[in-house]
Amino acid sequence: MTGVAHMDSKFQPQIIEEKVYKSWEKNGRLTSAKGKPFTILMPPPNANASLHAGHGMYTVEDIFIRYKRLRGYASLWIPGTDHAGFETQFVYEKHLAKQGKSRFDFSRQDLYDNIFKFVKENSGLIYGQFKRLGFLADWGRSVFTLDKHVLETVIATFKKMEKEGYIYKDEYIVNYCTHCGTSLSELETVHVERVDPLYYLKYGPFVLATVRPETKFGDTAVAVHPKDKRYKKWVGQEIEVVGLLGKFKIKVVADEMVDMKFGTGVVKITPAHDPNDFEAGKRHNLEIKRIINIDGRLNELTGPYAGLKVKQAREKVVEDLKKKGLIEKIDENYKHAVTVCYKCGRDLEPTIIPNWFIKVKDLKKPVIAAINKEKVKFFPKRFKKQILQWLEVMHDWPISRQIAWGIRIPVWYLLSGNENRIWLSFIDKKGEFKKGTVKELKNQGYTLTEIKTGLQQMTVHNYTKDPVRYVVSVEEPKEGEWIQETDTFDTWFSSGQWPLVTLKEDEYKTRFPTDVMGTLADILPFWVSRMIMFSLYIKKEIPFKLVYLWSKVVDAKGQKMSKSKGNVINPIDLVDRYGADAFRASLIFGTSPGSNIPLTEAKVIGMRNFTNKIWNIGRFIWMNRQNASLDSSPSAQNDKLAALKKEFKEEKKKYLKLMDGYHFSRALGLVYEFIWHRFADYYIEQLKDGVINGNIEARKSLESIYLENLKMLHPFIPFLTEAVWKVFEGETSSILKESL
RNA sequence: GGAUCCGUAGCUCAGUUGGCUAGAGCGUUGCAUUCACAUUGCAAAGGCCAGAGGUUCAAGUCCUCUCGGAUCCACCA
Repeated sequence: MTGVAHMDSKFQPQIIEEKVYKSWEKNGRLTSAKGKPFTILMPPPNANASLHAGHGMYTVEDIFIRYKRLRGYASLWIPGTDHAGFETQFVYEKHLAKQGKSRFDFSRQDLYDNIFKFVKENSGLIYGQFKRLGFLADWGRSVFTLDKHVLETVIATFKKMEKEGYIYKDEYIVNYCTHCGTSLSELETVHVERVDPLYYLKYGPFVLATVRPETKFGDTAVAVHPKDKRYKKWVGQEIEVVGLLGKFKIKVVADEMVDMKFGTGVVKITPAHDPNDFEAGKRHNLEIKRIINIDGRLNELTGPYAGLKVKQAREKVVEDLKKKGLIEKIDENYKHAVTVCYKCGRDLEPTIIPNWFIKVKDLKKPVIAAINKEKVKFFPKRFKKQILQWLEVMHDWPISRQIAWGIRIPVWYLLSGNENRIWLSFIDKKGEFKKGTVKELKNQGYTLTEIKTGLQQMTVHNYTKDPVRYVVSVEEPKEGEWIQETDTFDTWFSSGQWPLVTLKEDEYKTRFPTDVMGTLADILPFWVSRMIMFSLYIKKEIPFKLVYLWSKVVDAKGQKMSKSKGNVINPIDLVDRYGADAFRASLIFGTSPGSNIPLTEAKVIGMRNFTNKIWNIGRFIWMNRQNASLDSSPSAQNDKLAALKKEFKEEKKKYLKLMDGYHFSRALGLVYEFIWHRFADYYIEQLKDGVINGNIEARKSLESIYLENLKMLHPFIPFLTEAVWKVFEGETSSILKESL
């Protein structure tokens, strides 16, 4: 039993993994300079995140990297982390809430600094965990989306876009979350079905149906369908309506948006608080009357209802309408879709806020063209249709977020002449929250310096009709008094430029476009489409050739993992117990990229058994390595050997085909079947006696086919394969130096 | 309303361009055991591949429809 000291009877990942990873780091195996370039940019996890099961799917990228390395490429995987704007601030605010505080207790600078500290304290953790999973990334090149050079690039892009007319500022209706305190893009909204009362209100000569009676103070017209005979005579007229605040007159317009069959066929138009009404308002040149402020409360235009939150206001309005006999009936079972915040789940308030937008009409054209021409390919293929469909309907992209954590929009507004319409909130020297127009605050004795020091948020009122002069710049302009925009960029505005901030200048000649972008299918529209857009705009080139989409990692029952359900599986826990190889393999084995990936302990155990099997096959061959030749090779065994060689040849051919077609699951399944049920169960059993008795030829053949299979398995189970390789080929060898 | 995916063993799911007796993991049952491995081996049970029709020499795979489930986009006064 010579040599067995190297190989215990069990594969023990706990002993081996760390050593193996260190040897890769120490010997510079994380990258390779040899061969044609192959490049992947790692999707940056949130900087404050720690590893969750979903990150396990990054294994797919590691498989690409390792497979390509073995195929002779200079594969390079560049990692990074994202500041993740709103996501992170949301987490931080929950943290604040536990201490009984809110963001309103801090100036935006203090809030930013605090979040920065918070993120720093929690960052870096995930890289250690990625290493435990064996990821072969060039950690030294990590990029954080608030790094100096990233800021420079992102701001340069904004400047270029602004100069070329792709950026505009407008008071446009946006989805605003009064709880989270920011506007959101269409993508960040979720539609949920809900049953709400539908109120039929008496409205002058009409009855109209609405679920939002509290917005009636903002009505600036009533609409009917142009073909609706019932109401034809009213179109173009003004009608007199008795409301809660007394009598008023309102215009009747004809618009095709009205569904004659719904309700009474009459709709109230509230341009300031409904996206459709906003559009209708534009068509008919209606006044925009804003009656709900961004804190979610009704304003002074609503008389006695001012100060009430939307929900309370609705109750009170309904009660008062009832008293006045202005409600004809209430349909209590009206089912409709409500738009809610994807983050906190609360109802979104469509409202008018000055926002920075990107005009996407011309920018998306080359994106659509590149995808249609398959310059960028998708795997699985069906996502091509999905992203094209999404690009077709993509509207202008609102990129401002009313939060502190992120990249502040580099715009300065001229104060002089505008002091009565630049509204802001700040924390004064005494730590008190103050708000008002600059003029009002100055009159109260505050200096501009004090205001700026404690600044929280600013907005310019009546922006669209009378734009304020602004300068795009990071530094404050020298002449005159200016105040900087307090909004930050949507985090996708910066992460969308990920391919523009990760490579070194000269690598854009050799490694761009990059080869593969592997990511979660959910963020296809948020991220992938925007990376293509920015890359085509700035570099006139696609950012990557292939987009590999994987799906959510779910539990045994197919349920999404969530803390509230209590079904969260901690990957590191599984790695501790069964090894990283088993964990990785369990995410790949028997799964397919289009569908959800169930992660169960049972499956990891199954894969652990597989790793142990591979180990023991090696152990058997190793133990018999030093048997002296008895020079007896019965010919019956030679037939078996020939059959084995033939079978192996076919296996490898299939394997390469599957790998090159990104069918990793099937490639792993193929080797699993071959190595276990053909190689071990059949051929070793058949050849065993010969090997033990010194049939050198048989032993050598088994060994070479086994080692070949180790290489084939290496992209999936890197630790074990490397450890066994070192047993056979020596401590200084590495499977990563081999080729397939 | 537009689009996409799924329905295969008790459970979770694989099944490339249609091609031999439909597979895996886990589970179940029986047998084996000083063997490289009990984290094992051998064997077994378990499937009208959702249903109906069609194309084909040949259909789990392609087409149509029905039923059931999921997702994306748009809309909903």
